[in-house]
Amino acid sequence: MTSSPSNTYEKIYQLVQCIPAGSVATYGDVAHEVDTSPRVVGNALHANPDESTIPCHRIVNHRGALAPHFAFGGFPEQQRRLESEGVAVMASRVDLTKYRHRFHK
DNA sequence: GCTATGACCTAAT
DNA sequence: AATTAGGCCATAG
Repeated sequence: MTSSPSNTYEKIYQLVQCIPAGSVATYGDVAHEVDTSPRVVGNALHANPDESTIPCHRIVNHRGALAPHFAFGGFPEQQRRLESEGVAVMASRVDLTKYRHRFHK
């Protein structure tokens, strides 16, 4: 097969863009889908801070909060975006039990 | 090709 | 509850 070596990031971007509005996903879930480690997922998003193409605000950590290193508008901006899509943010966190998007099933 | 780094995760202290 | 340590994998120098 003619597989490119750097397909990892591509898969991550595809999966992130596949997340519907009003839902969030954790780095670990995405990592499990693309069969890689959560670190690569975070690195992939940071390497491509293209919010116009990749809704990074829908990616949260396993606690339901975005990474403290968010380099765009900061927590307020990110929170505004999530609420704008129908996700309730409480204490800079979202209820993973409610908004956690499932790729499988 | 080895070393260092990173938007993480989990467990132990 | 907060901090430390280890694991993880891909990219950059």
